[in-house]
Amino acid sequence: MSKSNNVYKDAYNRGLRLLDETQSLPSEPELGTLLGVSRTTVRTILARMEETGLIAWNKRNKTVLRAPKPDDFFPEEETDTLAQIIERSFMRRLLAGGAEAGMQINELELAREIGVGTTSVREFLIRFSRFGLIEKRRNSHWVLKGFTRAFALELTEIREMFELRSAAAFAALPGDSPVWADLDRLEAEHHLLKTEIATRFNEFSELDERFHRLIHRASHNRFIVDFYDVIAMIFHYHYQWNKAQERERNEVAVGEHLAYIAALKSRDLGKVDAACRKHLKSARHTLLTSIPEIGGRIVS
Amino acid sequence: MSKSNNVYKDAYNRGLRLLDETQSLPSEPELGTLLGVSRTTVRTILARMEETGLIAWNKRNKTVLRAPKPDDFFPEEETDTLAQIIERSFMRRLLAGGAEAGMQINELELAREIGVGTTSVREFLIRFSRFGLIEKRRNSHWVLKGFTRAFALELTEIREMFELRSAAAFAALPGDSPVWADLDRLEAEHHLLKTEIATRFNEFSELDERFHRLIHRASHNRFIVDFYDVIAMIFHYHYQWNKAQERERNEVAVGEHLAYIAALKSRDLGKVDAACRKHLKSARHTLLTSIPEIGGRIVS
DNA sequence: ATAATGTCTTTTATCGTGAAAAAACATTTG
DNA sequence: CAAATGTTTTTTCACGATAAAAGACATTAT
Repeated sequence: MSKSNNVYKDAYNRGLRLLDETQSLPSEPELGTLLGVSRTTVRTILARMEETGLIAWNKRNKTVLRAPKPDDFFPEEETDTLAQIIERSFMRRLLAGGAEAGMQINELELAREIGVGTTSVREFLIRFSRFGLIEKRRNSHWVLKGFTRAFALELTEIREMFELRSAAAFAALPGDSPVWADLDRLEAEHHLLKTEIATRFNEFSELDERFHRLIHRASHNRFIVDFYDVIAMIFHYHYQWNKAQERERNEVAVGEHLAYIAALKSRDLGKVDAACRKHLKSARHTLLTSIPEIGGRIVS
Repeated sequence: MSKSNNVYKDAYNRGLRLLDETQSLPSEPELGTLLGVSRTTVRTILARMEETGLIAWNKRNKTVLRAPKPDDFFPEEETDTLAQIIERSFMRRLLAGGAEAGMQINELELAREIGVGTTSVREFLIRFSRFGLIEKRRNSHWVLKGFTRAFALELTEIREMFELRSAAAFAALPGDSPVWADLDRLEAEHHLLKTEIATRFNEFSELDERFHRLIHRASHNRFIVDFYDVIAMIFHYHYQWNKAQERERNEVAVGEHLAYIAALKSRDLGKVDAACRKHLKSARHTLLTSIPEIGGRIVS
């Protein structure tokens, strides 16, 4: 089986969408940068487009013959990378319950269950280990540390430290920095989302990530920027399993973001600090209440 | 070739040292915990010890027949893990110069040069990536970000944030916490090293790591504790290539540590903060001066 | 009956292999 | 001759296979 051609399939699907917009496709290198793949993959895509009668391809001439039908697209699930597939399976197991702290993780079993090779699982676990949820025993199994209250507290402690510092750095940026335009755009998106919150509340999580990443980037510190991956990953799955009062929570968060943005624009460090603290506090609270901690249980 | 038996060889060497101390070895499970390996490996070790006439082995009876000779030990280099071998090779290349930022890293080439499989190199690079010195291009090569001044500054920024917080947490620990005894022991070691600094200055780096890890552990935050791996790794190699004024630097650092320890013991947060800041400042300075930055060069 | 030894099974660590994808080189075209 | 296309080589990604090491089960000894 070796290797799936998901890169090709995904790029092909995105390539199909280009056909609606023009009558003739650009050059191969141009398509490559557009789709984020190599020329080799571009040519494979073009070859299939020609085969299925979507385009007529003759050297520099790539004429669009017809609009793509739903049938032309590869199925979504075939466009995922192995890493995504493994991550999803792993997180499903982890959140499905029965994933107590201290539990052993078996590479072989995981690989068999997901239907992939052990190498891919191993590499996934190594990458995943930086999130602080699992730990390796040398020459032996991995140990699950569990998504516990302690984990959430440790995570938010760092997050608060990093974001307060980044926010201060952001406010201190010169007025001609391009980040201010980015911030304006995000502010507008927040305002728009606020008015349509009743129907679009589930779009907040994506906006949230872009907003916080913009702020973290102002730190100009790779460790701070990289750490946001941990936060993003946790919040991503957190949003998936905790749907309680999602609309209300997101509405509150949008308001906090707007106050936070206003504070940044005022460039008043005191205001920035206060607005940032307030938002982080409620973010922490949301995360903590969603943790299914067994409180007060007597362990014999 | 598959897999080297370095676990066995290393444990065997450590096992040989036990023979000097007793006339008969303990039970297999006991030996296992003592050497940190499974019973399977213990039995392989015992089998060889019997073969080479070091012990007489009959079930529960493991009588020492003779003291081990230098010849009995496996060569040091055969006891290294593959990961260690790859790390050393990689760092040697990186520090040997010609490792400009932006340079591509080729898994296959690295693997061939070191004489190992690509899988091991891949896994190493994934693990190594958390140090912030390399970055992966999806479906493509790794990019070296370089051990630059910017890297050192970003690293020390986080270090200072984390250590100041850990030191404060340390000072706030209750008097009956076992860390105070650990601190006392480290203090004594520092005093001893100070008096013998002329000959033992190169032993400082190991003491340094133990001291700072003790402090970081007081944060009770896995992200802070784990981050010390990055610092330790950098300082480990830094010590290897920058031997200029090593004795003087270490002497100064020992003095700073002692002041830092005294401040912690005073439990006066102001003093702790000042002593910690002072030490971190000189640590940063040492690191920065050792970076071979090409300053003011005009890049055409 | 507990703890050790003896034996068998499973898992981890590592390699070689081959298809997918990228990259390099050669050739053509505007 | 610069940029595109055509062709070939190299590298990455992922798998199955195998020895080392861990772990589980069965048996024996105190």
